[in-house]
Amino acid sequence: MQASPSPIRLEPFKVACSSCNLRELCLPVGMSTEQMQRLDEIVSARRSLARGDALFRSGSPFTALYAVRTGFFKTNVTSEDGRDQVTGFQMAGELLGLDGIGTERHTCDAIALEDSQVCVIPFNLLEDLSRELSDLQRHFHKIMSREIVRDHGVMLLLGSMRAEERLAAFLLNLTQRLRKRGFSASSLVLRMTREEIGSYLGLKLETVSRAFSKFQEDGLLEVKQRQIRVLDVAALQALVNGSGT
Amino acid sequence: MQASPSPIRLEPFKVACSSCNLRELCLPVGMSTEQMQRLDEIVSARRSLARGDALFRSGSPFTALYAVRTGFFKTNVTSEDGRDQVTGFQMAGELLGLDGIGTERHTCDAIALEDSQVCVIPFNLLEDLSRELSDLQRHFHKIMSREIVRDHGVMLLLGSMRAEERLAAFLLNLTQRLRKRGFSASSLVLRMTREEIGSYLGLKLETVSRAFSKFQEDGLLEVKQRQIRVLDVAALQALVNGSGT
DNA sequence: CGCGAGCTTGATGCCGATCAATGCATGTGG
DNA sequence: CCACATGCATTGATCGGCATCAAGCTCGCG
Repeated sequence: MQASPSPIRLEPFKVACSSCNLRELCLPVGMSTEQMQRLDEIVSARRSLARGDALFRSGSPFTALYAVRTGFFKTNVTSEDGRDQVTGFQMAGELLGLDGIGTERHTCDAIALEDSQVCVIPFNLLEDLSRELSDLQRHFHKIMSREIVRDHGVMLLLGSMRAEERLAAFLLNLTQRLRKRGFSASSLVLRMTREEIGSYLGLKLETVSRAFSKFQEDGLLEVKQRQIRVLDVAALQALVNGSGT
Repeated sequence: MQASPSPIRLEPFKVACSSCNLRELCLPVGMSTEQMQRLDEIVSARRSLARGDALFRSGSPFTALYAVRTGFFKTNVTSEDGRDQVTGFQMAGELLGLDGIGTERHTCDAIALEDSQVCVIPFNLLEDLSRELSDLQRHFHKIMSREIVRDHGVMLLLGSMRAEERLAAFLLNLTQRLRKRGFSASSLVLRMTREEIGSYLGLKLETVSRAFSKFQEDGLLEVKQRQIRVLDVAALQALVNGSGT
């Protein structure tokens, strides 16, 4: 929570979307090389963050979207009275900052959970370009829509699942996204604390910890602090699809 | 839940956005009369629904967005195992169908909670037009972004508030939106059942009912079935901003 | 008028929060 | 290099809020 106030670091290097290994996951999905070059022109800066740094904070002016290049983030909203809720975890290829478009100010904090790099996408330039490139326009709309659908899924989880079901759903979601990025689906290292997981899932950290222990007892997982090995995906899946009320 | 399978009714009448009394709440916000006329061209159809009818259902192909002209809707998602979650209630001037853009299929059901009318906005035409009119483009992006922010607010509610706080937040949100539409902020008629409120708030209908009774006892509300009179806004507000964990 | 959907209210039980103590890993300064 | 501090995780004991089960009640409607 303490933001080591390291100065913003902007890399001078140019990283072309067209040669980025995330292009199949990120904003350029489905674009031609030619179109990608146009995109390259507006995505001119990268920014590096150390673990714990804020990419942006609630209330700060919105100017750009950010695509995670490397690293891992969490976003969280805070209500007036200090309630805190993690609204998501973002990994490579995912977009941050969509919340700020509506009011031209960010409405949540985005915090790096490990040393990370993001591509800076100035939003007015993105809008300009997406008026020219209908493929880009369409894809951007899809990204926003999917974010809405994702949020609905979280609402379903928060509104109707019990603790272990929530954790199972969370783990399955995480492994699925890691697999898409070429990582093992069975072995993962959590980048976030039990408390952050709990906040995301609407649970207390003790409950999260107990659920992990239970899963280990039952042979679904091997848990060593943040080192997780998934032993029985089917059982996790069964839990999620389980005793639906 | 039973969809009386009445045939889709399309009105022949043309209702110009430029003369619609919702233009300050709906898609045309901030557009010039000229621009609004362009919008009029693509919003060519209205559709009427009886109470209980589905505007669209999860899985059905996505072709258009819908702006509520009159009436009241709920949206709900259903998980594979039959869990159900109301994700929102929509009133005049609000947009339905954003969830479908990502996959070109709707991911939730939209059900009319009373006899209603919507304007049909074919999505490909909207995209075409918003490549021409940057004001429209910008406004549409804002609408999507605000939907994301709204969802984050619901997550906060579901993840960290107790039953009475949730209901208070819900009522305040409702009255605020009604006031914007020129209705009394203190007297309202709920369009949804206790069960639907409960589903939205992650509570059982009995809990919702008890919270209403409690509010009445404490002099915050007058409750007569679905007729609600708000007697003490400040107290409701205090509840929401109350004992933040 | 009588039926049924929706609402209220009460009694009981369970899940997860809370409170509290201990354990474990990392890092820091003497 | 050890001693200790610190942050995070685990585990246990207890408590409380909401779910669940179970009657009645109300009101609109056929």
